[in-house]
Amino acid sequence: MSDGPRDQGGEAIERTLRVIGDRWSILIVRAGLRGIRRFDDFCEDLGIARPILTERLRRLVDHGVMTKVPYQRNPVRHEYRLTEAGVALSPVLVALVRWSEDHGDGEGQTVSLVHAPCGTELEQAFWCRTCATTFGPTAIRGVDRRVPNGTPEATEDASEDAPEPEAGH
Amino acid sequence: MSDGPRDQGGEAIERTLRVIGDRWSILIVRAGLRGIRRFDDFCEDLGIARPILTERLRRLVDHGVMTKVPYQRNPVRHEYRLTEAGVALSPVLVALVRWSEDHGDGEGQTVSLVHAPCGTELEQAFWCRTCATTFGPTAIRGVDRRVPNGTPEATEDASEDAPEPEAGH
DNA sequence: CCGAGTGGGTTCTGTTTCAGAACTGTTGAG
DNA sequence: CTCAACAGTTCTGAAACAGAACCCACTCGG
Repeated sequence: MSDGPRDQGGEAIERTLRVIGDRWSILIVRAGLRGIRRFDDFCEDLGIARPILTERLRRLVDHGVMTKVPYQRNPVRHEYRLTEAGVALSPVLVALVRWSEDHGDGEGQTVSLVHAPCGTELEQAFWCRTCATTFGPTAIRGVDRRVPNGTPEATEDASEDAPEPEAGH
Repeated sequence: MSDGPRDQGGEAIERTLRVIGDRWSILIVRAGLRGIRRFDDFCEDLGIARPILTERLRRLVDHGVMTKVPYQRNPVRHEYRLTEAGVALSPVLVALVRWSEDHGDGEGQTVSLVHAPCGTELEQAFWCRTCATTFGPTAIRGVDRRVPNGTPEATEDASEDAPEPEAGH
């Protein structure tokens, strides 16, 4: 029973990591969100080696995260912009930033993400539009789409909000 | 790398990636959320090479994502469980799963994440507790904590009350 | 025409990290 | 004594990464 069908999102995570699961792709996407579009600008902003940037951009284009758009001919030059799928990676970036803010080593902590209109630090929540409520990670369940009558055995262990390292010492 | 003060969370992302920014750490955390605790179980569940698992677990422990708890003596054996900081990585995992669901190549798509009580597919939103509203990625701003008067010049308009990220292109 | 400059890469070299198979060491059970 | 279970460690070779240098198509300035 290595990989059962109740593998709750593991393959999905791996699929995403196959696209952005290296050291640079996420940072490239973030640079794109900040408005960077040109090869040399990515290069300088990120401090990434040029061959690697070439390869990463090609892969992001292949996976539909970015598009290569010519912005002049003579000679033809291209810029790279995020597609809708690329912008849709924002929650990943925000989750990474928030985790660092809340649980990082606290060094060099100078930037926070806030709700632009009011300046409040944002929270990232899971939202159910049916219940019109937000909830935490313990209320998440995985369901197998191949079996429409929701197999209830797929419930998450859910480590009730306090996975205390208590080992009865 | 000459990161200006308007570097909106870049260093924070890098800090997080330094902890979980390799091919396996996120998957280890996910396995931990599913209740896996023992070395060999991680090994079998993930198909990870043992030396790498050793190193990853050590690093996760070092960074406070997991703890090493002895569960027997004679011989002393340990199990690895997520700390609170580890559970707090859930939003990252969910964001990765959701992205794959919405923008992946659509192959082998069998599992969805739902709100456990009602079975609705969950959405991941940014939430402002002051405004009591959810919003998309265009309403996020980065502020520099070293400069308390956060330049209140309005950023792009906020797609208020719309949990779906608007990809303005 | 010539030479320098710009934008977007590719080719070379190392070095660091990853992956896999096999091995070690402790201990209780048979 | 041998075996199996658990939690690793030591080897190896493969891949990814980093940096410097080079290439090519075109522009501009003279």
